[in-house]
Amino acid sequence: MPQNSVPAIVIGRLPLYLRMLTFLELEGKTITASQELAERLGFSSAQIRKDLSYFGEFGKQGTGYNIAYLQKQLRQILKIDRTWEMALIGAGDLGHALANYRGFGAQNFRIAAAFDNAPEKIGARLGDLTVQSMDELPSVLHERKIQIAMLAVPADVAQAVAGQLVELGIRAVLNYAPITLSLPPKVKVYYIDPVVGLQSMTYYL
Amino acid sequence: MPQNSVPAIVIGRLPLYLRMLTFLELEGKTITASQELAERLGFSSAQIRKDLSYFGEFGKQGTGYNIAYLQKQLRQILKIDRTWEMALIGAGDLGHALANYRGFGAQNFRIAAAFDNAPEKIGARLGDLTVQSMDELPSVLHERKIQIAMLAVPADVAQAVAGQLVELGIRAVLNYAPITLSLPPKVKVYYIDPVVGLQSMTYYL
DNA sequence: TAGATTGTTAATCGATTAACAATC
DNA sequence: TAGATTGTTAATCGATTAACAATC
Repeated sequence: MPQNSVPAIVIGRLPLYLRMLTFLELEGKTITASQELAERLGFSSAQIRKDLSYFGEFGKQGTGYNIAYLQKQLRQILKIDRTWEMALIGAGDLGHALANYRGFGAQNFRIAAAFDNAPEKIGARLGDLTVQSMDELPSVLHERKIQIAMLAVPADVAQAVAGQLVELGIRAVLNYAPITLSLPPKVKVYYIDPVVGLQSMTYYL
Repeated sequence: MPQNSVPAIVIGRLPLYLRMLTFLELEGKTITASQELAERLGFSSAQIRKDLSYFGEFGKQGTGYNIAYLQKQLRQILKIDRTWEMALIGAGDLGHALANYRGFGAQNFRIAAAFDNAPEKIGARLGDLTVQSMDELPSVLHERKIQIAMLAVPADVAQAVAGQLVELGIRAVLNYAPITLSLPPKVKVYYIDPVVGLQSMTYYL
């Protein structure tokens, strides 16, 4: 099935399926069914089967899915059967927290370099890295063929920095700045903004 | 219009509208139009008008929306025209980053208390707070009438802690643990998981 | 075989958008 | 008034789900 025909909302659920499979495996299970996945994730079993059917046939009638096999397939589909190097932009509090977060490495996402434009931060240690000047951004991104950036800069410079990143070949941005970025549609952006989450939950309180 | 009829996806966009209004105001504008908001946010103007129409008529034909007025209305709708107190559970690296993050206070969300179950962390400073024992959770939540929790504990205890929070009256959870929580439907959960974001973006690379 | 579960179709449901009368 | 933009309707589009033949 051609990639472009898969709705983005389906792609967004695949990591959740994968995470649940890992969890079930940890519980000692080796097979599961769409019904079990659905209950644990709060989806419908039909949705899970339909989502998977965009990519192939991974189950066995009467039995369900082999957990290890389905995990492997999902990792291939999502292209996370390899290590991805990322650039971290912004070495403030948030940048420090991100550099120290173990969850990225655990899933084969590596922070390969960190950048800031404040002279007093350049050269400082950040986790295992040394903060580099933004002047070095072009050469480092190019040399290491980095396609993913984590944007942890203040809101008022985020749009400018993001534009620069895209010009330098970045194709995916994990954006922690609390603004909506204007970028070419070919560039993927995933927004992390806890305040937006809080503001939509309070509506229901 | 009765609250329950408003789709959750609409509620989720209101904070983005609000954020853009603040941004436009900073640019010196006092009025805007659905068309302008739409372009800046990457939505359609019809969607913005329709979303707002769930709650009333806030614009003027031929002119558009008064930015200050629409902001005020949106804050009321989202119930963020007041200060909300939150409990922070987990005083690890992530908990520290959250305690130091200025973005919550800037939008009138206050971390009122922080908890951890590790004896060596209890009593330690965390931003302006002192880490308290989980034993104190029931009394503090009750006394301060806290309805929102930020969950920053390891994945393997997140479900148990979340269940406990709900029993103690928590109605909204900002979940930083990389698992899907099983909670009663009346409880709102907003998931923050950068790895899930990265894993869906790599599909397109 | 009998029971269970997949993969898929068609129906349903819900969200988005085009279009325009109303009106500032 | 002429021009612009809202609020709303109806049409369109897309996602979810119920149902079941296929089959392990």
